[in-house]
Amino acid sequence: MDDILSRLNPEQRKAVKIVRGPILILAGAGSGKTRVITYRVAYLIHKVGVSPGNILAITFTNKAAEEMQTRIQKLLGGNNEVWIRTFHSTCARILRGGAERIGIKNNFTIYDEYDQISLVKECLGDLEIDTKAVSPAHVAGAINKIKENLQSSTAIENDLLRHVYNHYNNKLLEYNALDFDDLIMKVVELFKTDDDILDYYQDRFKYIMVDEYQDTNRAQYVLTKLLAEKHRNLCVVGDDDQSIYSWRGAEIRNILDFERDFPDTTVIKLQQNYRSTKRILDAASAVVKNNEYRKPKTLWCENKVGEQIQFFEADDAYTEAAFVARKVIELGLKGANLGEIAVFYRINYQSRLLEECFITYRIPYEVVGSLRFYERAEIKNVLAYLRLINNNLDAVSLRRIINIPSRKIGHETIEKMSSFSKEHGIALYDVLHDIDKVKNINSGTRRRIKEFTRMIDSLIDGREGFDIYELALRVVKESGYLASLSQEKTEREYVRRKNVEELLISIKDYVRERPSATLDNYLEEVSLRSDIDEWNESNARVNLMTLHNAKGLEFDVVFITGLEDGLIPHYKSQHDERQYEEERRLLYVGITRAREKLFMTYARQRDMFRAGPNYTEISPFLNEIPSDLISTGYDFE
DNA sequence: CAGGAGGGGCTTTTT
DNA sequence: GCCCCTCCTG
Repeated sequence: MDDILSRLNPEQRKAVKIVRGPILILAGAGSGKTRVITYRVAYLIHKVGVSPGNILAITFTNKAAEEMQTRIQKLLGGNNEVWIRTFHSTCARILRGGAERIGIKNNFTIYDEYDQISLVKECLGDLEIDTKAVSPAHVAGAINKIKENLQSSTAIENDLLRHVYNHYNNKLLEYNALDFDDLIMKVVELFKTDDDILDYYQDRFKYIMVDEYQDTNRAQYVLTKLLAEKHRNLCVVGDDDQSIYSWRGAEIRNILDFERDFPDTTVIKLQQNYRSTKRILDAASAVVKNNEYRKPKTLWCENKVGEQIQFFEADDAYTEAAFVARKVIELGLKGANLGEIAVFYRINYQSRLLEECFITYRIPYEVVGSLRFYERAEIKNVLAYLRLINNNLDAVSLRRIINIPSRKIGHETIEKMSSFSKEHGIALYDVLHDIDKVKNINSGTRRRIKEFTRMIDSLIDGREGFDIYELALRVVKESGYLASLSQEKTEREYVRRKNVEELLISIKDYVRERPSATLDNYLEEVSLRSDIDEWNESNARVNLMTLHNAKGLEFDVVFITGLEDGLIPHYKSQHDERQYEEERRLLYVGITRAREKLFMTYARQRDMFRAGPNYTEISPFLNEIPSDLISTGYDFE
């Protein structure tokens, strides 16, 4: 352990050794933050003698959690019971144990963004609100904001929104489902309702650490505060310059105000960068220093000066993509590992052109994000079956798959059953069992509904005898879904079948790794998994991702593309100063991912969704970088 | 009453 | 360029 401490600089060592009381670590990009957190956990266990079970570490993604778990294991050896999880996953776990206290059954389903929008649509329908006048996605966004801020429904000023909000929450309760923000909000509710439970978790988590603290929202902050209140051993780590999730309710205020909320806080600044060349760091600093809303600070380094940043101005987006591809090939010929190269962009849409180009040039690549695996329709269909089996109150999933594959049970029939369910206060799935009582359904449809119900019932009844993989296999076979995919002829449909098969394999792996896991556990894990969690960094492929997904990662070579006014900063952020500054931070995050080489590109013409060419202006942020750091000498052959 | 074909809308970032 | 919704057909 002493040996480990000697590998840290004085500030880092301080951050590891101060274990009692509130502590705020302001960790600049590349300042060894992860190392500090990992060592801190090791220090707590080995030197202070804290039991691993008394430590809670919150990370931003599951991927970061797994990485940290691995590192700690390497440091300490053997198994430990440190809780290292995301906020959402921590809360889901707490609720599985104690949700009944606040009226939620413990087999609740977690609704993602798309399930949520379906439910909002349903609510708008129930309340006879025209979805053309009020967009469901917009309403869903407003609902999320309310929950992220722990606002009470009575405080909602807009009458329509308040009605929808209440109706929506009633539906969630009825369906035994929670949306993402509920996970946090309900735990806060649980803690405020039940002192014993709060007490239990406060004593359990005597030492709490929160990473990426700048990206926590109000609800997460309140939750953290509640948990840490008793023992006050709270360590938060963040960087206000890397706050890029305010649109998701993150409050940079949480970091700026930490010292006010915890007056006896020890503040430690990690400002030495170990990652990037001096030029790259200078460029990053030159950009971010233009922000008004930030804690003043300067990163420094003893790293080599490095090359100039290479800037390329392309005629259009195709030329831009070709430039990136050719540079990648050039680097590859010089022996660079393609897995150490990353291409960033502002919006997922931009990946398409790059992909096309990479295919043409035969460059192996991997897109992180865009269409996430678990959000693909065919995957969601299979999961909807499993969700229905796990929680048959989940009418969103039931509606989704009752006619997949086609059973000739259409909208009209579903509407009739829904009305019946509403009138008699019976769950939709129970209406299926009592289908003879529902009027005006023809006998063929009735028969097919009974068949469907029988099939689901038999899967539910038999589930004890099977593991999750066997169950999933039965689902795709007995529902006829796999067969329906096998008959399809187009390339796209073939891909769907492949995806379902891939899902089955992944379930098999999951069962092998966690033989005691329940269906509940599996569905929860899948719901809370993001695409970055799946990403395998050891692949020898160029990595394509959004600037948001790049957070927390680092690469030898980085390309930042689309440096245009309207893209970075995004045009929707241009009229709000706070949002505008967040765009600048986004670029800052992108630049600071690079260790050795940084390329920045701009296309004078980019065809967006509108018809015809779209002539662009260069990003104003680029002018903030001193010109001596940049080389522009490109002739594009 | 189900499902295919064609028109209109919209596209930031995500746990 | 893609997805969703609607209208029309079988």
